[in-house]
Amino acid sequence: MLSILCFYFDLRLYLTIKIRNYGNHLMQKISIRNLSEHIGEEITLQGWLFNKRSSGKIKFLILRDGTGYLQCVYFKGSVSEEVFELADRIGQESSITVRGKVKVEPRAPGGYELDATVLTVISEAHDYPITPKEHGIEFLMDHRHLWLRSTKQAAIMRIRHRLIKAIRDFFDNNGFTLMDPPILTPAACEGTSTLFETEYFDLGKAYLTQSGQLYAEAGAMALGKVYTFGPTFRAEKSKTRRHLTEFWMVEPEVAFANLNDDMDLAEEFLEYIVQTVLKEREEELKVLERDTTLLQNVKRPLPRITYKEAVEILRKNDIDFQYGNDFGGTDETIISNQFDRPVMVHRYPAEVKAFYMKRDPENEKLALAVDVLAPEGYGEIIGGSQREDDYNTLLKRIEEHNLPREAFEWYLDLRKYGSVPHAGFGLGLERTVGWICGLDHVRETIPFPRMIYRNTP
RNA sequence: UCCGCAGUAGCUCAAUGGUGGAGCAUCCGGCUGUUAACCGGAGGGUUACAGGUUCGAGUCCUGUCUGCGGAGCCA
Repeated sequence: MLSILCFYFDLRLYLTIKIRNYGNHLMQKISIRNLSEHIGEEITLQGWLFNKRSSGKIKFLILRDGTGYLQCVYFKGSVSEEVFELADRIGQESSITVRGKVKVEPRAPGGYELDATVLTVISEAHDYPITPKEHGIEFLMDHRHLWLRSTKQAAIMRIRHRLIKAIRDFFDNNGFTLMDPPILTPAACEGTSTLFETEYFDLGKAYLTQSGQLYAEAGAMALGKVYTFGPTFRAEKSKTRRHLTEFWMVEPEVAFANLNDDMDLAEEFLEYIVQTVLKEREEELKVLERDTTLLQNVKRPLPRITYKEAVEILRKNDIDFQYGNDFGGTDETIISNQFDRPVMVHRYPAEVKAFYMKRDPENEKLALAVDVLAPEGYGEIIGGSQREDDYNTLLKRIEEHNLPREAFEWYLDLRKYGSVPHAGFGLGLERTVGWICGLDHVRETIPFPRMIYRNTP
């Protein structure tokens, strides 16, 4: 009996150790990123052949493992004939396993080098289309699935990921609850943009969401502070460096908040996410050759000007701007160029803004709205407002905009049962990534961009 | 949707209306420290498509398609 019991515990202990080792395997695996901890050691790495150079009896294979790049050196005399021949034969992006001794080598890119003895091929590649030379944007976009392997694209993806994490951390650490809105919706949220349409069984048409905001408002009434973070869709035929048909948006919504609270939140949020990415993705920003001087300035307080003051700035810069219009891309650039950090423009004419925005009690023609314009011509990255919280006023707005009342009954209910002042904003993820990375087009900020003339790969 | 620009080798680009080339990639050869390595050689073309002008069109004209840049719309 005792021996059976002992065996049982032995088995449990054995299994625990096995499972723990197995679980830690991936985490403890040596990668190029943490190579400095393994100088002088004989190690094995797996990855892809990024590039190779040779000089007769010496070959330099640049290995890429997703975390970095490492030059692996093969001398003819010190490796087998087969290995040397293989090193000569395999093409760019072949998947390989290398083994050798890590050493510090100032002549090698990155400062480390592998004195390699072993080379095995997992899968041989030939005629990889993206060579280490220049390519046009059409070719690169056609090969987006491969382009992501290149240094700069990989750096952008790492920055995007860190930005997403910073956004989530900020809200998670400040009492917000993530609440996912539906992507299929029965009607337009704002009643303005053109939406992607699809048949929805016997219920008629459904649309891909252009914003999670209205649902976030319901969330704020339930949970106080919420945020949504997901893909949104616009069928507008916008063909500019700032537009995608599918993009990601984060939208916080706060109960018992007015426009000033909203602006306070936006600037604290922006400071946190930008400074975090600057600190955590310094290397990647260097790869992109991003001058971060202006990004360092993204700290509270951000300048706040009214729409009226913004119009005056335009007029002082010899722009013939009609009061009452919305700003165009070049207008935004001129306004933001007056400041050394993002600028908040608030109190727009209500006509150019969405139906749900609350009017300024001091001037009914103005909406309690705010746009945050990023420097360096990156334009509007945040759009927000205090929401209309009065039932009758909101109903009037819905009618004025010829929106189908039935579709908004639930939204009106939020004003019927314990309405409170509330506000929120939306931040476009891709525009923010483009701004932080200093890119000239948002198509490089998302793994597989969707644009009016492209939905592949 | 509108305005502008472009389409030539796998890629990036040349070519006065008169025999379509180069660099990279690929293949062959050389080189024991390369840095988008270099050096020598080879193969590689329905000049986007359709029509027109001309003795002759990659080049000029018309139309179509595709892409790029911008505007509008928007984040």
